[in-house]
Order: sequence, then structure tokens, then C-alpha cells
Amino acid sequence: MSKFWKPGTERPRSSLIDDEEGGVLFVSASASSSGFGYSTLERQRQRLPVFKYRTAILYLVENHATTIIVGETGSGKTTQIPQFLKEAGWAEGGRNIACTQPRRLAVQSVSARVAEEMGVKLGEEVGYTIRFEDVTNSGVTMIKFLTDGVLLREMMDDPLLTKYSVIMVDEAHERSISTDILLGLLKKIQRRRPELRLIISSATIEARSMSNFFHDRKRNQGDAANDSAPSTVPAILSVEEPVGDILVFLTGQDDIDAAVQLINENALDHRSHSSGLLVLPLYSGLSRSDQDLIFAPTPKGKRKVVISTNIAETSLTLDGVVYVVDSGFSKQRFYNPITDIENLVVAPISKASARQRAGRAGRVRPGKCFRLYTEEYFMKEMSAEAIPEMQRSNLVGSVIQLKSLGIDNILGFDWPASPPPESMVRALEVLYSLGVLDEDAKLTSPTGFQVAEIPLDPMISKMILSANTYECTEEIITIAAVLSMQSIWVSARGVQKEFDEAKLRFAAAEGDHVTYLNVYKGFIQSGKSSQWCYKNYINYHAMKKVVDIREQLSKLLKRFGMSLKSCERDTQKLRKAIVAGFFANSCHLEAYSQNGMYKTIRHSQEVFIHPSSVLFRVNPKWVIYHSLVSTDKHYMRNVMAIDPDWLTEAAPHFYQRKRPNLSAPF
DNA sequence: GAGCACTGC
Repeated sequence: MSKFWKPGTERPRSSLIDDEEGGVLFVSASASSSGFGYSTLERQRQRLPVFKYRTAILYLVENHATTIIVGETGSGKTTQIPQFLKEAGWAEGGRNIACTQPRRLAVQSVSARVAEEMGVKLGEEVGYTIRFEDVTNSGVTMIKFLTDGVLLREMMDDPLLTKYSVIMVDEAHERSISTDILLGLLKKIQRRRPELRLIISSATIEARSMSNFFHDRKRNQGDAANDSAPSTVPAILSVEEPVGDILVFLTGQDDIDAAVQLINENALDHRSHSSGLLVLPLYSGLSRSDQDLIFAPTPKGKRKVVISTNIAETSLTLDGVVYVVDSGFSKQRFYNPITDIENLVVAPISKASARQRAGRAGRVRPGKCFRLYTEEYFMKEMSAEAIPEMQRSNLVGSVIQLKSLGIDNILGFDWPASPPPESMVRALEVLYSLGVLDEDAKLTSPTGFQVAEIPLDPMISKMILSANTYECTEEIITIAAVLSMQSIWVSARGVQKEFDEAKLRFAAAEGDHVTYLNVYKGFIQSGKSSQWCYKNYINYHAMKKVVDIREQLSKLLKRFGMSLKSCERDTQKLRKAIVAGFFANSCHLEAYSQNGMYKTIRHSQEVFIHPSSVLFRVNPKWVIYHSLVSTDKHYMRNVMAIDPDWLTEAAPHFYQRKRPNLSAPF
């Protein structure tokens, strides 16, 4: 354990200050690979705390900070930082900590746990805001969970908020939505209290300082190539230094598999030193056991080469990496509010990303980064930061988040990066049609408040609440849990036939949602067996998480006064509940369509059933989908067949207005 | 006939 300054003793000096710009002081802190916040993956795999946040906080202690505002999500920081501050001797003198937690559900559960961990009794509970008032006997006079407008205003006027305040923002995910929300809130404070000096710490800044190390090193020359896999291979093979693993950043599964193959072929053809390479792919679609290969120690005389997506940029840390090869590209999501479609495209990364990637090298010894683009491109053309997520996402979730923070004037909110007004309007439209917002754009009661409290996509939340009416909550919370996963299937390239056959054992004529119910039933009947999952090409870890999320949802429903009911075999009930949430995502098969083309009802967009769906090639006339993914085509993922009458039944306000002849035969 | 990554405990 490090030594920390106690008030009244001589203060240690810190060398943490990286940069000073315009009165904003940056303190280095990283949550993703170190510090208190582990990423989920990291946390599962290695339980080794590194104390980046501790050092940052040491700096604050040193500078007589009086207030710390900790952003932005995650329970790690909000629970452990207050605890840590106590340890650090920061407790004396009536200082103030506020932890922001945009999601109310999290706030409540976290708060209860904090109370337990700190051995204190809960203070008064106002809504879902919990306040401790000098209950710790440790001198930390207040810990506020800054979750709604009332507390935000209190915070602004708090006399304890003097001179320094420290905002720790986890920017590992460059300009994420929650970061933007937090910064927007902070701007409000700053305007009200201009004398305050705000200190922002961020992981991106850490990347910047690390990249200084590489700054004057020679970079590989070469154009930014579209086809990154082939051009990457020579770079990997040209790494001549004898020791140290290599981490390569490419864009996606296809590129990665191609590169792995090319390197292995090269090894066979030329008996070059590449035969000493142990080449491993890494992307989230891989099974856990395949992913874990990258953590296995490199065999003697071999050099590990991990070819990865962005997953290794922030969420996974490989200790032995000494060389990084950066293609300069990643897959990024862009949302078009006019068409309401999210596109997944290969795009150039930002400088901040490039630095973060470079920073993955040399964690254990000095390293090198090979960038597959020119220094001139880096200096002159590469954008400093990625386009904020706020500006390229569907905002339905964020709008409801703000509403639940007590911020009613969404359009007037002071975003650091204002999203396109069209996105706002779309989001408000959807929330209104779901019955979450009323005509004055206020949360409805109880639906709006309940939806805001469920930490899932509002459409899923609405589906869950509707299941109460249709008496099928047992089934719906299972479906909701599965839908909030990436996928419950394992990636099965090469064993496609076996995989398809396995899937057929669960396939339901109604579509993917009911199929998931069958999988869940099978999993439970097997006694939650990992063997059973392996045999059926199902991701065991995903299923365990489904069970976990399902459990949380069931607790939540109980709090709403709803009991779990099963519709047994009556799938029509649960399909109607699903439609009650997803009516806006309806499509019909184009008459005479030969290739399975659908059109969305809302925008007449051409869409197709994703090949991973059990309804692929089945093509029912009317379907609703959970999400669209757009690569070369617009694909619907998680598709269910419906009766079009259910649409008008679930959302007469939505469909009568737009399409009076909805039920017309096709 | 196809799947960048993250967050909620």
C-alpha cells in the first residue's frame, strides 16, 4: 500500500501533472486497464488492482482539494473511491465527494452497497438519491450521489465547493455519451461558480503522456491502406527485435482472420523467422476459451502476435506487448437520424485513439509502435478526437437518462458536443410513442419513471412493463436479458453446418425471441451445464449473464409491485408484449420480393433478415426486429413474426397517423 | 449467408 499524506504532516510532491491548458489541469488516471475500475472483461480475468486513481487522488490531497466529483458510470469508482479517500486520510476537514451515476437503478443498488461496505446506515432516501450526512464518523461529511437536478443545484451552491474541484472522467471510451452528459452538467456548475477551478482527469490524457515516449521514434512509412490485412503482414514480419509480443490493430473479424492466415502461410512458404510466431486472433465474437489463449504465457522461443480489433485498445490489456502495429482504422458506428439507421463502417481513427493504441506497447519494458500511415498524415490530417458518440448515436437512451436526472429542457442542454437536432427529435418521438413522455415531454407516471429505472434500452423496458398486462413476465424478462447480450451463440466459423443444426434444435417458428426462450429452458434443464452449452454452440458465459440479468430484472419488477407470471405455451401473449415495445420496428415483406427484401413501415427503408436469425430465408410477411445493423445491406437482427393487427392494437396513436391502411392485405 | 467496442452487477 502506498503512503498517503495526512493533514498536518509534510505533503509529498507528485509528478502527475501532464498538461495545463486554459486553467484546466489534467491529472492522469486510467480506469480501463488499471485503477479501481476494471472493465468487465478485465475484472473477470485478473484481479490485480493498480492504483492509478490512487495516485490521482494523492495529487488532489496534496492540493487541498475540497471537492471531488467522480464520473461517470460503473460501480467501481463510485463505491471504492469514497472508501479509498477515507484510507488516504482525506477525510478530515469537512470535504465533499460527489459520485455521479446517471442511471438510477445503479445509483440505488450501488448506494445500498456502499452503505453496507462502509458500515454506515442509510441516510434519508429521496427518490433514488441517497445522502450520507456525517454518518461515517470519519470526517467525510457528505457523500452525495449526484443524480438529479435538485442535487445538482445543491452542489453548485455548496460552500464546500471551493477553490479546487476535481472531476474524474473516464474517457477511455473517447467522448462517450455519459462523458458528454457529465461534462454538460459540469458546465452548469462552472457557470454558476466561475471562481472554481475544475480539474479534469481522463484516461485519454494518460494515453497522451505515454505517447510522448514514442514521439521521436521512427515510424514505418506507408499509405493508409483500405485493405489493411495484407499491408500489415510485412510490418509484423519486419519486427526484428528478438523479444516481446506484438499487438496488431485491425478493424474486424474478416481482416483479422485473413491476416492470421497470411502470416501462417508465410511461415510455411518461407521458413522465415515468422515460423517462430504464435499468431492469435482477438475479437469479442470469439469464445472465452479462444480469447483466453492470448493470456497464456508465450512458449519459449516463440513470439506472440495478437491480431485484434479495438477490444485491445481499452478493454483488454496484454502485459507482454512490446510492439504495436496500428493500421490506423477501426469499425465505427454512425447514426443517420433522417433514416434512423446505424451504419457500421471502417473509418480512420483519431489521434487520441492512435496514442491509446501506441500506449498499449511498452507497459513492461520500452516498446515501439509501428503506424501504417505517414507521420505527415498523423500530424496534418488525422482528427484530434473521434466524433463524439453523442453525435453518431441513437439518443433514445440518453434522452431518458437526462429526463431522469431532472433535466427537462433537453434541447437547451449545454452539451460539450451538441447532437444533431434531428436525433433529439427522433428520440423524443420514440419516447412519446412508447408512452414514456407526455405531451409536455415530461416523464409519465408510472410508465415513464419505471422505464427510466430499468437500465436497458427503453424499448426493452417498455416490453417488460407490458408483459405485466399480458401476464408473461417470466418469459419476457428472459428475452430481455438475452436481447441485452451481444449474442448467446458462439462464433462457429468452419463448423457452420454443425452450428446450423444445433440452432435448429431450438428454432421456433415465431422467430428469434421464442428461440431464445427454448435455449434458456434447455440451459436451466441441463443444470446450467457448460458441457451442454459447448455441445449446442451456446456461449456459456453469456448464458450465466442472462441468468444474472434476469434475476435483477425480477427484483426490479417486484419493486414495481409486479409479480412474475408465466404464459406457459401461449406465445401470442408474449409476442404481443414484445410488439408493445417494438412496434416502431415493424417491416413487411415486399410483395413479389425474390430476395427476401422487406421495407420498414416508418421510413420505407429496404431491409433484410440477418443470416444469423432463425427466420432467415423463412421470410414471414410481417416482422418486427430488435435492431438494425448496416454493413453492405441493412440487416434486421433478432426478428419475430407478427400479426399486423397487433401493431394498431399496441400503438394506435403511432400507426393510424402514419399509415391508415396498415391492415390492407399484401 | 454474416458478427467494431463499451455501459448496467
